[in-house]
Amino acid sequence: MKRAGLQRGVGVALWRQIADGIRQGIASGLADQDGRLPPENQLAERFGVNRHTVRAAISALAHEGVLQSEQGRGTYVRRQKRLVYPIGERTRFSAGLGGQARETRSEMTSHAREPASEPVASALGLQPGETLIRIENRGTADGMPVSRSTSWFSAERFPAIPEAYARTGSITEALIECGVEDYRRASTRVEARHADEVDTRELKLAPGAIILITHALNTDLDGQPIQYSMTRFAADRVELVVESSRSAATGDQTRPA
Amino acid sequence: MKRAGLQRGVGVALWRQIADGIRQGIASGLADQDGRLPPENQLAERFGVNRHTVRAAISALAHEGVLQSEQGRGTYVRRQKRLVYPIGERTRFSAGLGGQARETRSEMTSHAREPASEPVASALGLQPGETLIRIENRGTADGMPVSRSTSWFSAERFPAIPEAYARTGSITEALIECGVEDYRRASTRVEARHADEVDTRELKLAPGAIILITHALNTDLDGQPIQYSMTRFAADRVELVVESSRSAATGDQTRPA
DNA sequence: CCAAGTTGTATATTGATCTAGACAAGTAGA
DNA sequence: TCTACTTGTCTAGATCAATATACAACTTGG
Repeated sequence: MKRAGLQRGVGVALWRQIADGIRQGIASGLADQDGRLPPENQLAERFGVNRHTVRAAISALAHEGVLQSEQGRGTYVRRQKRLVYPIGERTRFSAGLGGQARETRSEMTSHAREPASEPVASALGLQPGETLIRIENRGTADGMPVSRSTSWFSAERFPAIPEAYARTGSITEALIECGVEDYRRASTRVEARHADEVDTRELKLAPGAIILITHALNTDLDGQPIQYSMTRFAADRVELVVESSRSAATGDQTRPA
Repeated sequence: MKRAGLQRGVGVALWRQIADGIRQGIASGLADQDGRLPPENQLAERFGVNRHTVRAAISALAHEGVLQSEQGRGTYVRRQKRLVYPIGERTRFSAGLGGQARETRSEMTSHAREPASEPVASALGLQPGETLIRIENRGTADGMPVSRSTSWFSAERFPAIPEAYARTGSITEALIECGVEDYRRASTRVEARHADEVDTRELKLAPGAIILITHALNTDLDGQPIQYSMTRFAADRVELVVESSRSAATGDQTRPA
């Protein structure tokens, strides 16, 4: 068996394509039960390249923390499954990942006041130029960065939200302190892009990695928009699950080949 | 202004990063009102590279159909906006893209009977090994391929569905003929990956392009699963919008910078 | 027509990527 | 211990990617 879908001369080095291939392959049983990868020679044959090219890929993944090579023994997998991030009416960060990691955290990295740009204002039902509070946030699971989000709130309605968020470590808690008992996700738009330099740094991504981007609008129970946020997820560590509200579906956690 | 987020020595050629950068930049006003790109020298300076490197990027995008260069005049943009594909309880292909393109089509490329794999069976609430009908499909908008989907149906319940689909050109119509008056989307899982060789060919993608993948389960009005499908979207031509069921949100079509 | 600005082509040089082959160094099992 | 298998290192050459420089070909506006 040769050439598992590699493309030459397209601006992406073979070793990088192979690295991506191995990373994906791990999810679908490339490694054996002990987490041991096939030997380099075998991988080289499977991908139809020289062993050194495979070594470059493995080296990149090792540097990235996915693999670990041991001379004479083999190459072993370190991390495994992607986290499942549910999107629905009651989407919340920590609750969503609950149980899938030993420890999930959501921490504010910075906040600022700024005038509303046109699209954000329109989403929040405000006038462009009205003052907003912008909160930058990073979500981690077991110490590994998972997402990076930017949220906007009306500065008039929620002047104290950065302080409350910093203190409680939870948007939900902070909103309660600001008088919002509960809220719901009104809409979510999903797109995918290559990670830029900042993403790569902040999310500890492999260069050329993919990010999933959600643009979300949260409203209070009266349907009044209160939070607009854009979240960037590391696509190789997270997948999004959209839940329709009326019923939890039967088999939606499974993944077909 | 220099270096708009390029990374060297990471296995992705600069010209490809620049091509991706230009493609994105087009969406946010890189070209002027006539669709004319800044001259190559200016782009080279902005990206902090040699003019030839920019030319390689432009050449790739031209080959891809996004740009068109004219000697002495400049380089012009051909395609523009991404289609918006709504995901909600009543997700249907043609209806979803309605109005955004002159002509949308959904055509069956092949179909077959096969035993149910474990995950598909579990999603559909069947036993692994039961016979399924698999339908491969391609969605196009104005002749440009947009999505590629694989759907599975119970062969026992819907023996005539390939024939009905081929005749009507619509899953919804075909299901009506098979006795399903209406159906709803129970769950959707979204992930993102690099396009593989087949995607690149079938969707006419640029090498290294991104695809959005949805795994969806449709049920009839009794909640009985009837269709499981996996759809691959060209991420640079489509974005997904998740609609919560109770209300259509106010500003969810807008896109913040 | 002319000048300025643009894309197209050519050549040369340097570094990154990929291949090829050989052997060293470590591990595990017979 | 010995052998088979694995990862690690080294050298050499071929091809791709990026830079640098120069000039040709074409378009537009004066």
